[in-house]
Amino acid sequence: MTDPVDLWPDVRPDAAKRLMASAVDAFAERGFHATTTRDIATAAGMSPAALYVHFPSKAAVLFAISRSGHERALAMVSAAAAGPGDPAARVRDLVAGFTTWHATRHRVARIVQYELHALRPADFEVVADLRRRTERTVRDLIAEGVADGLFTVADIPTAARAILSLCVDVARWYTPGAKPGPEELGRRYAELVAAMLGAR
Amino acid sequence: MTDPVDLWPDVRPDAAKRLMASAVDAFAERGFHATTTRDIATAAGMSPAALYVHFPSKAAVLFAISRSGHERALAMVSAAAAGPGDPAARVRDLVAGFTTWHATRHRVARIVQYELHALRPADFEVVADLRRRTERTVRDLIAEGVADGLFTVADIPTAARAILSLCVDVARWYTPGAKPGPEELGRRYAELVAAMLGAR
DNA sequence: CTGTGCACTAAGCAAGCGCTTAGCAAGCTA
DNA sequence: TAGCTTGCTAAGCGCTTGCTTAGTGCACAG
Repeated sequence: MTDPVDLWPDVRPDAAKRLMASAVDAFAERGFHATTTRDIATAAGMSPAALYVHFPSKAAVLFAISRSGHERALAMVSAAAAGPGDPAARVRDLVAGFTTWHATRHRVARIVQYELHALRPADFEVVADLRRRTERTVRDLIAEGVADGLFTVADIPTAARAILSLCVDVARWYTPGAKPGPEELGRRYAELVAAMLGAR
Repeated sequence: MTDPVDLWPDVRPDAAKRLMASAVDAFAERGFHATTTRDIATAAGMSPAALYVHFPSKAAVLFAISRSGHERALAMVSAAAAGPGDPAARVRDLVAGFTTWHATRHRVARIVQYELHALRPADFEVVADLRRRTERTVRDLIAEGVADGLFTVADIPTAARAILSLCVDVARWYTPGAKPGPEELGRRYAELVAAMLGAR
């Protein structure tokens, strides 16, 4: 498993990265509002005030984590949707990849999916746009498969919702060491989704 | 839609019910930790101290809401699983009912599903038991269908997880007035799940 | 009419919160 | 070496938090 600090290669200096990493742990475990700036700073081995050297506020730390997480999720989904193979194969890749991401990165994913309400309105708008693009990508891919006669599903928006739900909800219940592991879980979910869409 | 106050017919006096109802609104919208006891009390038309006449703490209010929500959810799932018809028909009823419940009662459901971490350890154990029983009920029903040769799904625990994920996640994204409405959404999700399980 | 208990309020306490201020050591530039 | 910048800490400010205390109004039993 990748070290959380490696998630943000462009964040400088290193102390800012360590603060973000300990904020991910705390936000994912206890939630944004139950986490104090002292928790974050001391877990990163610094005094409480050190956080404000690198971030203007606690909310800014959340936004930095949430935005980068949303960007990576969208990039992954887009890549799978634009990949090789027919729409059925691409749906499998997308579901497997998105599911695996929510399992391996479940701490970041939990913040991405369940701490939206804690974002400031302006910050929320930024990630809401990324979310809309993610959902549209999935809907368009299913529509393509339906148009090609590969899927028999009737209600495309509802099917897209269901697929995203399946993947997203993994962040809620997944714990390290759960069986099946992230990759195998992704494969099995991809099969379930293929059946759900009535893939031939 | 049922008035939230009618959710707890046995809670007395009426002021305690109103406090629980305004707590549901606040917890669902902003989360437990971002809600103050003053928010709850004033939204119920009382002074801050009135909450402590009926509940020993803010955490006790959360527990009362979460427990009754879990009990109702389990009752509904159990009734569907023990209902008439073959396992395939019962899975459809279960998914339709559970989905509809998460849509119509999405505020309570949001607390039930996403505020577990805010419960005190002893309170968490109580609801964790109800959750385990819910999950086992779904798993047993699928296993019955597989044994009867009605489903072709290979991995039963993963399939049960996927089904619960689909229903539970509705509480995250559903907003009043969304299309399709709660009942129709339930029906469509039941169809998707039937296909997912490879129902004949 | 009096006494009792229930539901409630006004006021406020101790603790913890996000964040600020003032200052210091180390490293770089000229 | 002087002066500036960067990254950090010690101390603490103003405010909000969950919850408590003391007391009030009122329904109702005797």
